[in-house]
Amino acid sequence: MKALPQISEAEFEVMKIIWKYAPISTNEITERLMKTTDWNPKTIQTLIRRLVTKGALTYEKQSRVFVYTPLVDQEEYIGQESASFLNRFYNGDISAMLSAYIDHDRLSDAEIHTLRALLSGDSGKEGT
Amino acid sequence: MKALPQISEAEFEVMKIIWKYAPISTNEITERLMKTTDWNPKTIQTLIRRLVTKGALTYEKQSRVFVYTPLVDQEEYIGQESASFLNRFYNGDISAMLSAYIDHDRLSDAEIHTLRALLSGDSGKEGT
DNA sequence: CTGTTATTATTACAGATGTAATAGCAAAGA
DNA sequence: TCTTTGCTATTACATCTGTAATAATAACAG
Repeated sequence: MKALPQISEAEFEVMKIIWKYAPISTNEITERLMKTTDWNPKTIQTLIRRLVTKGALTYEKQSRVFVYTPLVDQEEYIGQESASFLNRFYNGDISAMLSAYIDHDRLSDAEIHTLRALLSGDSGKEGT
Repeated sequence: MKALPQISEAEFEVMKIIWKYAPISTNEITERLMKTTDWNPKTIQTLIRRLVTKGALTYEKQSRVFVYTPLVDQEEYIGQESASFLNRFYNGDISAMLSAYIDHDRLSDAEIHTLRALLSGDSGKEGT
């Protein structure tokens, strides 16, 4: 497996937009990010370019603007980061981790219910 | 609540040793870390000093050596990092996170069992 | 064609991090 | 006491990150 590029925290915010809306232009990325952050458009441009350099994105020139598409898979990236997190913080012990979340975050009954359903292999989200 | 210091990844490895064995001397920290990493003792010293500067550790001079003690609470620190992780990667949705781990890591039956027990054995704190 | 303007490319710069090497100093040994 | 030696303190330096500003360029309006 090819090593996924190293994506910084700020860059990751950019990736999330691109994963969600690709193919997406610089301007649209910028507009969307400016709703949730106070980043200067120039800063956002820099982040986008760095992601291209790192091989996390490609772009296609559509007349004068660039339209970006992710090169790394979101699931894969998040999965890798998650595994790394679990190892570093909980020694790979998922029960210890869940336990910590339960203690720390006081899960609601609804959440507990959902989690239990998940574990029952009861796959689906029962809608409604 | 006082803001916890910003601890880098390498520094965190040092903290783990100190949390576990404090009060602990520079040499012992170094010895232990050299079993699990390939860091140069000088590098480890630097990490320790930075942690002191950041307010994550204090030390006491015992004759000629320093003996360190953590100033940040492990549970608290890990809890904060965990919350931050959950937010950044799963939008705060713990079910989504667990689901991803289940899909990605293929939990063993034993693990599933443990997790289910965790969720049933309502962990106290009812409140309100 | 040519200037204006919207985009992209290049350059900047400080602080954090990884990774050490060298300098300074105090305790133990000769 | 003086030297050696083992610790601690200071200094180094390349990358990565956050955060932009400025320069170059291509497309559209005239």
